[in-house]
Amino acid sequence: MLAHERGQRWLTEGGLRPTRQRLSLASLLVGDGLNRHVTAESLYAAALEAGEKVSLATVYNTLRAFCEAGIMHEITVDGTRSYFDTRIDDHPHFFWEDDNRLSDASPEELEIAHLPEPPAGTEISRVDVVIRLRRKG
Amino acid sequence: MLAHERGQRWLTEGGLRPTRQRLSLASLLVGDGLNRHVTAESLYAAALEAGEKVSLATVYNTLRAFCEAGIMHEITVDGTRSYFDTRIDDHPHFFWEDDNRLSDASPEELEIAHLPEPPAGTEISRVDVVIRLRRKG
DNA sequence: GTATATGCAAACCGTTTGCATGGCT
DNA sequence: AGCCATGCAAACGGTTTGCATATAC
Repeated sequence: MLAHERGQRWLTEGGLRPTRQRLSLASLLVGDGLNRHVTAESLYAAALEAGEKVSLATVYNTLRAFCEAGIMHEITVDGTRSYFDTRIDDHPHFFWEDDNRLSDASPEELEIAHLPEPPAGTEISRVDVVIRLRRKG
Repeated sequence: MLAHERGQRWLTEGGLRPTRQRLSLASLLVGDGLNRHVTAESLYAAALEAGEKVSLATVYNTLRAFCEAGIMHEITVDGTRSYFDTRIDDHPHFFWEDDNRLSDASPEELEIAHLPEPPAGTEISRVDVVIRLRRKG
């Protein structure tokens, strides 16, 4: 399957208009069928490098649109910037402290045997698990 | 034990000079012996309300100094602001999505039976668990 | 006396927004 | 045609910093 085909399909999934910029970004994000973690800046850089013509503001707006459409998730690990993940099921993350990078950890390897009870009147909306890594040695 | 005594002791623990402003903030943070979660703004507001004379910049600098001294921890849950916790052992948090508040969850109630293996060449520096809550009903 | 903390205002940086233009359906 | 996306630059908000002054040791 071609990258832009995957991107197109992905936009359709989210009910989003397939504009040129969205298709570019979508194909950079899901074109190879793999999951990807980006920041607005890193995706913007990737788009420029790929020769795509997009503005940074549009990258921000588009990432937000993708999140609202439910085809991406925003992840908060590092107060200073937002990360966006193309994998949308609930799963733990590795955060590489040395190079500020985010990657997926396998959900099968995480087993939470017991979770604190949510206080009265509340329910759990999500459980975020971030495993912070540092270089060994 | 008096609040400012607790604050004084706490600063000593961190090897920090007991200036008037640091004592004020310390006593607001640990004066009652309880754990506390603050943002720079919320602590600043509390200081003003208590009649203490501190600048916002000093609150920021002081919180950072407390973290570097190892007597507080910074917690990232909400991209838009930093939270600071006087409890420094590894423990899970509740994040109240409806009012952007952070509180401790009991570590005894959290049981992680299995954790993903850290990738080669890395080790786990910390595992952050944030249980996001929303109002029920 | 010397190193360090404070206060203020200005810089900073990631992100959002207002508005005019251009593109999708 | 009408609505919505885009681009730019300017605004924004939380945080940091430079520099002069004040304070702890």
